[in-house]
Amino acid sequence: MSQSLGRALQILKSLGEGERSLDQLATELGVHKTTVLRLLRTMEAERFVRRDAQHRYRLGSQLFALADVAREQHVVRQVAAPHLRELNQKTGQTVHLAAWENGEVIYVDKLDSVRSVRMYSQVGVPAALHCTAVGKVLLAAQPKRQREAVLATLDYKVYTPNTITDADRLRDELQVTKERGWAQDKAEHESFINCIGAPLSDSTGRVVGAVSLSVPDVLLNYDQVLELLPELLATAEAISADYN
Amino acid sequence: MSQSLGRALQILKSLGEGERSLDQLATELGVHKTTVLRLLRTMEAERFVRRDAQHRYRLGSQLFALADVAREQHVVRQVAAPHLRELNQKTGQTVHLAAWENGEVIYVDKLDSVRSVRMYSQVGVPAALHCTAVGKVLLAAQPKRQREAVLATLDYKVYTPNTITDADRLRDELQVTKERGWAQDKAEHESFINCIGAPLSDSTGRVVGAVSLSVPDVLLNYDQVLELLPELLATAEAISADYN
DNA sequence: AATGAGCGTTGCGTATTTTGCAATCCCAAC
DNA sequence: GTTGGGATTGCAAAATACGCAACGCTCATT
Repeated sequence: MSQSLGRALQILKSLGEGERSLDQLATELGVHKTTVLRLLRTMEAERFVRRDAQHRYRLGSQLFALADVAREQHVVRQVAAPHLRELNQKTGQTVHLAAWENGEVIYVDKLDSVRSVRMYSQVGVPAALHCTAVGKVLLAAQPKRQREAVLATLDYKVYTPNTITDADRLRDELQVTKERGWAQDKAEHESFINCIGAPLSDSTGRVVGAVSLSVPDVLLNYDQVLELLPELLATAEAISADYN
Repeated sequence: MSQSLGRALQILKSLGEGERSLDQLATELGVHKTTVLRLLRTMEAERFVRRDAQHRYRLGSQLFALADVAREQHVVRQVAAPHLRELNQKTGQTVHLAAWENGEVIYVDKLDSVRSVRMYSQVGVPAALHCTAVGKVLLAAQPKRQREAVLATLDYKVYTPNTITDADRLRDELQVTKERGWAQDKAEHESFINCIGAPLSDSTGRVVGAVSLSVPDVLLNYDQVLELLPELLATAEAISADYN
């Protein structure tokens, strides 16, 4: 594994949180300024970062170009997009699309509620596995080995009083999820927000992603959210069907 | 300048053009497979790239997250966005926002024509300096040293019969551009597309970006495009005013 | 089922590359 | 003009990345 590259990627992620000065970055990484400077220079040359007149660094425009492509390259996202929009319009609720990527569950697309209630999730960022509908769906779909490995290493961070906090309870929950074909999140990640999620499969039956609906309980209580289940499952079906 | 990082960035750019296999990448870079593999692995660990079941590599979701931020961090873009939308709606034509970045002119934002006539430009990608309205505007605004340096090293690639192909003619054109305060592109970059562009200045008068309108001549001939000039200049004014 | 081709992957020694230090430079403020 | 903070460069030491060659894996072909 490449050290300098690793550091460079850390720099990019740090710049993602806001602009930084040279030795701000050096301090964060715990390396010498010189090192950071040279990494920044190579990235600047390729427009991955840019530097303003006061020598503050920000992300560069090359990332725009790549990111747009990255989105399009996400096959799941491409296929799912129109169906998600439909689901979003029909229900008026926040819709998430997530995919299993490298041992994590990543939000790949998000359509906000028409009521524009703020939600913490963000496209490109990993979802918690033990307390989100998409996380449960995708974790439940993993082969046993992998699933158990994850169960053993999860940190079971407590987000709300409802958060599942140990491997045994989560294992049971995944079992249920798998059997009935959809997952719930009863205010386990964000208080006052309930979610339901369903898996997307390719033609071989392999699960390639998950869709979810998130509804703040000021709008609908949990039972009312369950009434949206048919819509959700229909959407998941439709996407899976399109996905050849 | 960091070699391994440089190669990694090349890989990312290459993946931007489509998915690649390991030694496809190795061949492109002219290095050993092993080298590429390790770079890919570090990038995969940070989700800058991902790998499907058939070991083909694509851009990863970390880029989504970063790029969204990068866009927001572009101050010019942030300030300009609403004004661009207005200009786009009023004129119905394609609007571009570009900024000077590291010796190049980069498209930072783009709003398509309502007629959705295809244009080649893409956000995050450099614009040609000698044959685009934004290129001329921003080049004309550079200090003389820099401007002459660029004039001397440009490749004056010929895109259409109207493309300016030598430094002397371009120098004259820049002079005109600077004096009248806006630039034209009479089918110099794409045949049948005329553009006009105007500079954006901060409070000190320093030019920080450029806006342009692009119109295919099946819609409007050049003189009709000139009738949009007041709108364009008003937009540029408004953005500059907002940009404190 | 056996063979082989085409990839991806790993261990390892070498040498290139990267790193941190210290000195220098630049610019801005006093 | 001087001072100070930050950026920058040259250099030598050392860690790191590199390519090689061997190994493994998967898939297709016989």
